[in-house]
Amino acid sequence: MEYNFKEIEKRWQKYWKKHNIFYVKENEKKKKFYILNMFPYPSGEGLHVGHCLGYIASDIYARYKRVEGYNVLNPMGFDSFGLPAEQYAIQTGNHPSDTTLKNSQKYQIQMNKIGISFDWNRKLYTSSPNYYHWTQWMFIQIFNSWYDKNCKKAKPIEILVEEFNKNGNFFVNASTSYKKKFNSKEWNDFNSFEKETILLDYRLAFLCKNIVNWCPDLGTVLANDEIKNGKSQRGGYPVYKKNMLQWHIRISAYAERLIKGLNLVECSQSLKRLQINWIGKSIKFFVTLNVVYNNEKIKKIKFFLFCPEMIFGVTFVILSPDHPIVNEISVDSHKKNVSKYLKNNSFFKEEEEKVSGVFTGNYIFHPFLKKKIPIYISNSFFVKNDIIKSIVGIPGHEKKSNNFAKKFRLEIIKVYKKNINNNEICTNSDLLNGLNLKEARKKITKILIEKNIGEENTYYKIRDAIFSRQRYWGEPIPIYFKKKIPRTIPVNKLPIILPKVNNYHPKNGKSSLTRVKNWAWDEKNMKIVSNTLIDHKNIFPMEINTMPSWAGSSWYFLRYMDVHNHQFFLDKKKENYWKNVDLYIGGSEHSTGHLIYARFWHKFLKDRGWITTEEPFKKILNQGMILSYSASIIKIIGENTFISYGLLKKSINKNISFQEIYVDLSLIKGNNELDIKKFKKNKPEFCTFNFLLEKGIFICKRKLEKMSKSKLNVINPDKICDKYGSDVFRIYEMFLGPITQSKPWNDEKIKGMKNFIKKLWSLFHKENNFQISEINPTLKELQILHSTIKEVKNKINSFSLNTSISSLMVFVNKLIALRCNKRKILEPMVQLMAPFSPHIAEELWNKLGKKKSIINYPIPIVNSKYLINKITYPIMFNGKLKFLEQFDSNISTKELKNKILNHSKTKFLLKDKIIKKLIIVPKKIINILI
RNA sequence: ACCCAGAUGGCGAAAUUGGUAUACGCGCUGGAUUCAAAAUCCAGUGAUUACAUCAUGCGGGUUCGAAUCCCGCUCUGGGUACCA
Repeated sequence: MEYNFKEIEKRWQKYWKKHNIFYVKENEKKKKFYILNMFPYPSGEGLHVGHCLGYIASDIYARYKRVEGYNVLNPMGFDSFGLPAEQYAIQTGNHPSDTTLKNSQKYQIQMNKIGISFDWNRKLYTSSPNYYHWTQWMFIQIFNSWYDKNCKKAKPIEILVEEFNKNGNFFVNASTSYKKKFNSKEWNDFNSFEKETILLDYRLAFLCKNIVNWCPDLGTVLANDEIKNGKSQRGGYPVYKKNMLQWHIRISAYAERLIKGLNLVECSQSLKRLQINWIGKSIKFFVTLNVVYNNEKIKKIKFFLFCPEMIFGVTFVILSPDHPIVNEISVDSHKKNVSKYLKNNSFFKEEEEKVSGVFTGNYIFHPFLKKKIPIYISNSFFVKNDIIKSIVGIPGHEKKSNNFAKKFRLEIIKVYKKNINNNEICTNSDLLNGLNLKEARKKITKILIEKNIGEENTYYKIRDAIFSRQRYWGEPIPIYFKKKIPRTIPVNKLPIILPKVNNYHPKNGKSSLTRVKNWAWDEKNMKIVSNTLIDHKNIFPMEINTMPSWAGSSWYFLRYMDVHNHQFFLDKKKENYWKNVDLYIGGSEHSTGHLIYARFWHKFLKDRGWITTEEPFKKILNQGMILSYSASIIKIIGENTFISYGLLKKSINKNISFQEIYVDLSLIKGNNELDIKKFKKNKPEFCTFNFLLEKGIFICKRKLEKMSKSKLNVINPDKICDKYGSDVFRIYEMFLGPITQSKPWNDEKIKGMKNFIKKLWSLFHKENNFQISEINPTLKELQILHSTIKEVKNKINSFSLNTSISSLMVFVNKLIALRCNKRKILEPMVQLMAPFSPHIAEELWNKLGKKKSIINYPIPIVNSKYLINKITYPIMFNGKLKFLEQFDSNISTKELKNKILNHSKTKFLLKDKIIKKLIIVPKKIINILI
């Protein structure tokens, strides 16, 4: 009988759906196992083979855990807020929710098609009001919380207010940007605006200014991702830095716990290191120095002093262009220059050598040299997005400072030199002279701290996360503004539904919610009303920014536990059963961003008592990325011209700048040639553009990179499933290599998997009929079976799925060689195969006469009676293999030594040479040194 | 630039974590079957000047023994905070 995968696979997929095979509910009698997959964003391209890698791997594990007796939660949903759907809406006018729904349905069909055992009953969308109700609710809780450093946890803001009423902020040790001290009387004397402003500095969600990429031509803020060489990727328009008032989440409060919590997570060391480096804990030294021409606002400035022992070498200081005081620090005669510089240098320079800067006309006072030190503004000293915005220049010993000092003719002082013993000692440093650098650092930091000039701060690189998005397609932030003070919408009025708009374009850097006519909050009647009614007494404007997509994706794994609950985001009982995720499989590209946010969010919810676990994921497995060749074409910026890739090098010096535009793989002919006709049809906006050809054709640039919809290099699994079947596709994806490794996609080798499935099928069939033998197996057959069971189980447990399949192949090959079709061997074999190729396994299981799905039968266990107890030792002479010999696995070393020395082959090889040393490593090797 | 990975036959890869380098699969070569092809089956397949020697990106080192550990490079991929 031919193996007709089309019919068989469809039939079993229908069966699973009809009988709700993967439906799961809490069951106290069974141990739980919670498997979580990477949360997909449903793009129009559909699922690609890179996503499938993780889904198949986790599905194999889920199916394996079920037959091991666990109650397995294996849910799936959609991270459905995000930029691409909004961009599509801007271009086409289609509502993002329609696009998203359509796309996610496509995903769901694709996932079912490859036989993934999701419990669709628990499906969720971050963009559905039923879900974002709770995202909004959580935002309000974050807003109404502060972080108590003494207890190392978040607490309700009321507790803080109570404390302010009692003692002011004298005994409060909080994560805050608020620096001043006040007592209870002062607190009570503040008016409500002052009080709220202070509280905002303590809240875990707070408003403050931050720099964004502003593109006036597009009227919007851009992600770094959307900018290439200082120009917007769409259209090539200039981009500027702009300071905007934005919502932030005080994630830095959790920096220490995010580091410590990693001890509770089982994952690769490299992932931990990535996270630790991202959080970036370090102890840094700062000095606060007096400003010479000071004003009311600015009397002192704090500088990062990277080498305190070199303080005598400081001859200038530098502020970053985005330092909050750059506009006020300069003296009148220099203001023009400064603003000119700021205008032209809003971007941080990538190149290392060039330095630029502008003198502010102002100085700080050097506390030891007792002289004026000039203050410059420069973008050359700061890494993009660095939290440190002011540093000192030590041109004697630091390269960039040196270049800077030379350019601006500033003094250069050497403050250490080598002495006769070649040790570095301080010089030109007054009280530090003669000390080595280590001693000098110790001495000077002590003095600086005593003098109240210096301080040692624990510094974390991790920044408070910007939470505002000037976009339409995201959760509305449940806030209204009462006399500029943000107030939360009452939680019983949630969710605040994202209103419909006609035009999705952002307007003047604001989301299109700014066009909504009814977007004001009536405080008395607690409802949304028309903007025309705003009177700032009872009716107030609502927040028009929306949340970032990481808000919804930071807690979805909790909602899966209780997805239909309309009373609360998660019932206590259910939380108590499922607790947290046992295994999370996700791409390594999420190692920092998403994982850190999710871990933070989880810790916050724990602090406030709604969940009980410190970490959301017990074990994290990073799947490697599937890479694919992208294709792009080169456009000349400012001209409506594309040039063939080969012509790029020739044009490079002609003062023209270029922009790369990704093109879909379907528009490429064999030899990297662009099908211009198809391209113009596909992208009508380029219809009138010129194409500069080389040798009559237009060549694209090809690059191997991450498979991603934004790079238009995705490969769809559907075609492969149609041609070879889902089981073959599943096995092939796993057989490609280790799950954690990234690899380029190539489907040439899929034939091997087709052969394997065919061979498996043929074991059960003779002359087109299903035929198996009821005879008892031989010892040899049982030995093969049980060693395979052991091997496959070990390999699944260590997620070596590619080698599990190898073992199964060896098994099948051996059975074919033995012509074994005995039920007692084949039944356990089908069970071993079932997690990998569930469709064919169900079919064979059914033919073997079983009445229920194979998922209901426990996986066979290893009988050690049938495991072979011998070890083949390689016998080497001077590290070179000479022969092999089998010995009992529990033989003593002494006996082994005897046997080997008296072995005829040893004697032959030795002849009359003397053994210098005999190395016996039990269960490994024997090495004879002569 | 910084942080994290990876590099093994013609190709995807394996190697019990320092102990027989190349399992398993693709491809290729030869044979069987066939009028022929496809499909299938059988055998072979790292290289070379073949009882040996050389081979795990490059150059050193540690060790009885290194793909695996250490030092210094090269190339490729991911991340760098508003793609998800």
